Amino acid sequence: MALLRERGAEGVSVRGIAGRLGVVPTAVYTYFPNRAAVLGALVDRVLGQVRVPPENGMVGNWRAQVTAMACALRAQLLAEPGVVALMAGVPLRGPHALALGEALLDVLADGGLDATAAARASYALQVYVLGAVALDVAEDPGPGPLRPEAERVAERRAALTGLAADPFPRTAAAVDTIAGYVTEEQFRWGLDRFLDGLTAG
Amino acid sequence: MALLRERGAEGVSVRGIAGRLGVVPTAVYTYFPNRAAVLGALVDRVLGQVRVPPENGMVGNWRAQVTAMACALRAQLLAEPGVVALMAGVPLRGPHALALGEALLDVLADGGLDATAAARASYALQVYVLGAVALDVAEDPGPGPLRPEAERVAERRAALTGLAADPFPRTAAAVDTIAGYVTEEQFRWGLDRFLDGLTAG
DNA sequence: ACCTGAACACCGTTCAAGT
DNA sequence: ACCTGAACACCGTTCAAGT
Repeated sequence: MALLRERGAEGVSVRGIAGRLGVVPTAVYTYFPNRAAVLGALVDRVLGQVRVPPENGMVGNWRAQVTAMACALRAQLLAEPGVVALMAGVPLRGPHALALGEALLDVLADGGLDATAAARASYALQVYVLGAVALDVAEDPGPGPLRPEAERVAERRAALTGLAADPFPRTAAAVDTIAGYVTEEQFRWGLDRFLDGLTAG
Repeated sequence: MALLRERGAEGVSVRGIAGRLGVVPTAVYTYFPNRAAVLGALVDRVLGQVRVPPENGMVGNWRAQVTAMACALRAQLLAEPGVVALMAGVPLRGPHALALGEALLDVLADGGLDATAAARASYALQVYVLGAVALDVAEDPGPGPLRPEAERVAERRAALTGLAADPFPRTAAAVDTIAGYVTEEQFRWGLDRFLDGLTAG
């Protein structure tokens, strides 16, 4: 975890881990069959640290609960930006990943969805969170923690306003909104539209 | 591109590229400042090959057009699975990425959305596609093309049925649906729910 | 079970030097 | 502008050997 935070996804090397432990690189292979297994364990460990804050007035309000879970997962992944790149390389079937999926199915069942609809909705929600953090992290690569939201928005705005309006007029016209893609507000907006569609159907 | 297809994201090395070109590794640095720039160019190149099939009866039907664009982008990324891991490491601001965003804003504007709503909807759609392919690719890592959908579903079902029903009863009860997460059908289902919510609001 | 040491086949990137 | 060659500081993984 220290290597992941300090040096990013690529910094998590077998040799680096061994070095921190004061051990020879090959000693790591007593505990993991290969580097991919180490990365998989790391991903599930981060997922195990997702904590949904118990907000008031959320009892019985399944929609608020789903939103809180999605935001908590997003927050945790943005807090450990290195894992996001790792998630495209390992199947998400660790115990903590499964526990999060189960918790989501629980809340969706409370919302009155049958088992199939709940599972499909759970899929869409996971996809949405993962995609959102992937886009966020892609904008601010490199090791170290993600910079504050405001900085990332400002950097995006600067990069996008450099665009000539000619080839991409609609993009140029909506620069302010597009710069805010990395924002929790836009994350919630898309989530709300999906939940609207879920309850309307 | 050949290296990406044959050996996956990690296989795209400066030395590997130089080798294919019959040139010394450092010669690559005449054209790209570093490996990250090579990867960024590769990502945008793949995005440039997205082709939305012109289906009948889609003229004036913006919802069908949005769906076709999302499916075309998904299909292209699944056809080059190596790029997906790359997308978490480079900002998506290449010319082809911008052109895709502009095309999406066009269709959404046709749907009657104002500039802000169109941009927000475009964000949610990009996030959804990227998240879906990331989940798909994570299930079938390693180099080479993605195996057929049916095989990936079967493998997921096998991995999930190994679960004891005790710790995760809802997951166990919905195994068939969850095994189908990597399916175009489920991709379309979530997309439809979002579009429902978009038009309802 | 857990660790070492040597070895193999790799990396990205720099720098100075050539044409 | 484009390429070379040498060098530096790294990788993952194997194997045989120890305790």
